[in-house]
Amino acid sequence: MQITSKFTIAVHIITAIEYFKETETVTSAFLAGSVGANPVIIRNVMSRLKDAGIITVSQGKSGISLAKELTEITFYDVYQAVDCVDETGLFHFHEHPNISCPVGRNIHSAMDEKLRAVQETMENEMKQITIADVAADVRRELQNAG
Amino acid sequence: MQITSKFTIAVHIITAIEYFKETETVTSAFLAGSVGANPVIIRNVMSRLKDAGIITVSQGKSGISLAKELTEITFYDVYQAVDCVDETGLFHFHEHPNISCPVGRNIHSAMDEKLRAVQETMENEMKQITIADVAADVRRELQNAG
DNA sequence: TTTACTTGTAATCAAAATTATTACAAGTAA
DNA sequence: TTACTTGTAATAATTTTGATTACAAGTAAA
Repeated sequence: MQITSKFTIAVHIITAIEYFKETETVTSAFLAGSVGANPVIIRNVMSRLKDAGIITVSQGKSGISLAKELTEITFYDVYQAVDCVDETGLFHFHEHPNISCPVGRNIHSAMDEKLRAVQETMENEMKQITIADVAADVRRELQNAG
Repeated sequence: MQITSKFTIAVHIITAIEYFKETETVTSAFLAGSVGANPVIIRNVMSRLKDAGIITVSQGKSGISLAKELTEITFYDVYQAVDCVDETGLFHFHEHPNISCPVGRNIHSAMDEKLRAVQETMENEMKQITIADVAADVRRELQNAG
């Protein structure tokens, strides 16, 4: 299956917080309108981003703001913040290989290191991309559209 | 979420077909016993591997055999064969961004290229790993275990 | 210090995806 | 022919995701 949309929602949120910081009071309800999802989903994602030190949130009429520069927030940071992949890894291993079979007994450990390498390669690539790159592209497209 | 266990099941199957080719008649029922999954699951995976030209299957009492050397079968070949990731990609994009919002209207295209790059990096890494590597590790572990 | 608005979170529900299972048609080697 | 296998449809069970309601609790501003 796919990596949860909480990841793209989180990137969307961060981009929007930056984009609207001067002109709007950014709240979970406002972001829910932009993302097209339920405010509670947004709040849950916000909560994770807050725990990760990416955004600053407080109750009341304050609004939400960034805790870091966009250039300092990588895809990997966001991906980790919203728990896209848990400790069991990117690949779902079949859970009942037969341990009385020589292949079944060893297939998991024979694959683990390799699957981890694949995941790590992907994660390293995610460290190369920042939300600033996304924000720049959003502005570029707005410019192109006139 | 995670990449479907059909991938690890497929790798398990291919490894087992090679491992038992001299000593057992390898059938979907036999493989189901080793994998610890329903024979129909195994047959569906087999069907995909057959379509991809990785294994040879025929009905009757024939058994299953490999159509390629293990060194010629990469993780990527298997991953493609069993359709781990469809044409919408590895990342699930939230489906209703608000097009009347400047961020919502452009976030998808601003991210698409970047997400594709991440996916491609992962897939390229999968092209570097073959089932022969897995089979070698399985045999090594069996040796170490005495 | 109220007030009005917001976040945090639990609980419940709906929808989607994954995996399991049953059933049986059809093919093939012996 | 026979005995066994694959191919596949149909259905169900399980798990995961995402949506929604409800409300307690926090905070800025009047």
